Amino acid sequence: MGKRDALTSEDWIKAGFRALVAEGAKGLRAEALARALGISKGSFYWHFADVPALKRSMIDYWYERATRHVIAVIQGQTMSGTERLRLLVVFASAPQPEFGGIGAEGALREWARSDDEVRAVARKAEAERLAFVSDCFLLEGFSAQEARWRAEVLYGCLIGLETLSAIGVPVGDNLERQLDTLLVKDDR
Amino acid sequence: MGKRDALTSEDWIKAGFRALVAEGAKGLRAEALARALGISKGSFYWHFADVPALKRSMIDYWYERATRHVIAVIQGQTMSGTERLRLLVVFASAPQPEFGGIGAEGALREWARSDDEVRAVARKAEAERLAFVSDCFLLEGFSAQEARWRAEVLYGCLIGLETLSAIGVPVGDNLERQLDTLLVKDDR
DNA sequence: TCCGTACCATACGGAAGCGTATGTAACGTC
DNA sequence: GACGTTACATACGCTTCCGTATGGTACGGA
Repeated sequence: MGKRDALTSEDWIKAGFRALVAEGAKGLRAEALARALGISKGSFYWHFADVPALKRSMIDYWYERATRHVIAVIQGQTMSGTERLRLLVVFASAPQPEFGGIGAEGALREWARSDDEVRAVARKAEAERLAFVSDCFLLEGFSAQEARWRAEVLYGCLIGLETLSAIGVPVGDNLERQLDTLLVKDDR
Repeated sequence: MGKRDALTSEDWIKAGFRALVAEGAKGLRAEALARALGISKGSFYWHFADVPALKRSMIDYWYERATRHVIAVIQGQTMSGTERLRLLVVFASAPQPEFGGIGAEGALREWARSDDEVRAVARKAEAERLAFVSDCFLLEGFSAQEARWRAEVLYGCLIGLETLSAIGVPVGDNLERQLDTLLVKDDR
């Protein structure tokens, strides 16, 4: 490759996620990102055709790393449904430095509210995650309907508690207890 | 008052929420709102000092109507904790035309992620709502700790399922079943 | 009917961002 | 050691927004 400390397009993607977490979707500007990286925007337009191109790269990057990769890793192990779910909760609560620390998941979901392309990818990713969680409940012997609604409740709770935490509302470690509750077969 | 069909500041606030739901925080621009209302921005700067002033009016408006008013109405009735919770879920799922239809709650939480003033009000509102939900569980005989974590799980689930729905992921009517589950005293 | 005020239109200067065009320094290569 | 490519820097014209200033118009009161 060229110069010694040349930037890669991945550097710009990571800077994009840092800006997204800090400022929201309105922080994704070529000149602002260049300032944050201490470089000129000429570099940006060498790595990307325009700002929408960076946005597409970001959501593709996120989809591969934060959804498909995680699911593939957990599915590669031999574990029970319960163990998989506990591992998934740990994964989801861990900070991801490549996406600007904590809060990237939430920032991207909120981005999806007002951007059609982002929403399309986010919908696909969330659907795959829900299917994966549902499969874990299936492994524990629940029926298809039971597994599905427990998956929606567990994952929905995961999202909502992260949102509250991001706003600054103190929440306990409710996911473990929620998981325990949802894993009980009570034949209602 | 002056002319016949003169705009009020509340009209601008409602237009602001419609733009917030449709475009996110970046949609809150004086000239864009004026275009949407079919009027010039001279009107905007008559009703508000600047754009931050509109933002402050919007979050105050939301706080009074969507948090304090709702809580006051429900507390004014004589109902059991269970009935209150069911009514609250109905309230939360209903569309609010004054805030631009469905999705205002989520859009405002998104906004809160990247705006300090909005986050401060949102944190206060969410804390009050959580306290109210917790009180409902207390009325049903749960201990303070039990009521608190069940409130966080229920309200978190409410937020998360709304988020998934806004992205376009199909979710069932899980809140009723979730509520049933959380109302069972199982003495774990 | 005259005036004052509420409400809005229009025009302006400045800031910031976008995308393009073009210059340029540092490397790998032969 | 000339040279093409890589990875930027810089400058430009364009657009969009902001906030202000100033002008205009309709209504209500006296």
